[in-house]
Amino acid sequence: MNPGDVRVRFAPSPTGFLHVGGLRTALFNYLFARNSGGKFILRIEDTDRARFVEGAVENLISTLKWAGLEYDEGPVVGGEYGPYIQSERLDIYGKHVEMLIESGAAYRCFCTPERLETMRKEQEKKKLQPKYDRTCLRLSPEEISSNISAGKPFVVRLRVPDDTVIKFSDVIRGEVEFSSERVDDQVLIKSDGYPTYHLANVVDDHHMRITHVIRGEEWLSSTPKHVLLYRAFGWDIPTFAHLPLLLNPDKSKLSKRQGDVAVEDYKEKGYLKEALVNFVALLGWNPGDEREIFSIAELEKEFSLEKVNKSGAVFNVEKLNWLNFQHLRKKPDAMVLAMLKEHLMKVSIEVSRFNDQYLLSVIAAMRERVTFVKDFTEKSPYFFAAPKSYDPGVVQKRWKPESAVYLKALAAEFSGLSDPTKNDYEAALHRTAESLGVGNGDIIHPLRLSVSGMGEGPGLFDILSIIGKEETVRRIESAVNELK
RNA sequence: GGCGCUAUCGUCUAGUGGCCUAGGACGUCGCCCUCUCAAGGCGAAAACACGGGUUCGACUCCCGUUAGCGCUACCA
Repeated sequence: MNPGDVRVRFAPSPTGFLHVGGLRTALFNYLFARNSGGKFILRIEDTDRARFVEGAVENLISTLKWAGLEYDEGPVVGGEYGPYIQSERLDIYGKHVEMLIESGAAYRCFCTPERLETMRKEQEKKKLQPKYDRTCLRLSPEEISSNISAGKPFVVRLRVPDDTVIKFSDVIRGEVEFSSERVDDQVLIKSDGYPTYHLANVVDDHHMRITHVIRGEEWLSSTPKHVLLYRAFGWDIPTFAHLPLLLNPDKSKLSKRQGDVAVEDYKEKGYLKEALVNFVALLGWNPGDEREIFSIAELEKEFSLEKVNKSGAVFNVEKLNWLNFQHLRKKPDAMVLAMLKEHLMKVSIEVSRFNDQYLLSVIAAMRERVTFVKDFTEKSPYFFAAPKSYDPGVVQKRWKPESAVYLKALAAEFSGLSDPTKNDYEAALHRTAESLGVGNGDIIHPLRLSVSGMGEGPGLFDILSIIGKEETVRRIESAVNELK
């Protein structure tokens, strides 16, 4: 097979939002396809009508798009192996399952869910493995046709061969084998006529010419069923790669309850897609050297299945935050400006009050201090409005009885400046301190408090030159009044 | 319970028999820088689950134990 012939797919079921684990699976498929010059396909596995969620498909597609994982074939964009939505392929599965029944690789089962349930209970009580007892395998052709003509509902089950060992190899895990005794006669077609995952997945992967099945480890145990199906159809078996699971901090499979799992949640919290993708890529994969920060393009170039590791990875938000900081820092000013404006609108701050040059200087001042775009307003609200209150802790530490006097003198000094620069403010402050016979710090700290309301932030003189002389003087006066 | 997968610092990981006194990153702590907070620099604490083999030599190979996780549906 030529590298360019690689075809992989991401096959989510539309039961809600895209999960970060799903994003990771999608990403690895995408990266593998891009890296090998192959095709990345999106297929919707909507064979469970009970769990279908309205709008989930659209949401999946838009989230994938947001993350930058454009697919080559799939819903909306189409492709020559469609349709790419399983509910639109029902006739295909029906035809194939007929073939299986013909050849004896599958059989109809008329057992009711209730009977199955009591059977299972019985088996559990006897400490046996829950497994279909093949009652319907022993039905005569006459019984079967009379059941059918009587309109009895039925499912179609896979006839698992006895006494064989099913082996397959997995790129990530090596050789894996299961005894067929352990494999249940899996339902292939449900009584509502829809296929189960197992059937639909194999049929579609074959017809869509999928070369590599890259999916989560939770599928490893059902892979023997799939292998059996490929054999029953006489089809080539694709290469399997079962990815390690994403875990909660307590090491269980990543789930809601223990934090956010929807990609959308992270997007809304202000995470950059670059950071999320970078982070999730590093969960289970690494380039083998000591780099940590990757663009999507770099990942496409570097990714290989051989470097994917076997053990589950805890989704650790601390590192994601750091990566967000790193990626935000790398963004050009113009892009941060656009994001900042969007954020200001979102928090109802009148954007037109600030020109681009002003916002750009805020960005320059805060670059090293923001992890998220929202931090511009949360960590430095004083660039967008005069302080409404003063941090009590800082007041206690920095505001002395004589501060008001010093600041009045400073305000007078500042007022005399014309069109001051950052250095002019600094020089003026030094002059004031000297004539007062106090240290610079005796003025600097109360001044910072006055103009910002807090005790931390960019260089004080940067702040002053950004907000300007008038505003600075005004804020000093307010603080002096407020703090006496 | 059965079957399967996995097992290096708190977390993500490097490591494919000697380069390991086990490396990097996040986080934590300390120092430097400094008007504060960051950023940056320097430094520290922190791991090969356990027990047997194999070998001149095991983090690396094999077996077992233990632990965790996954699967065990007419869900995916």
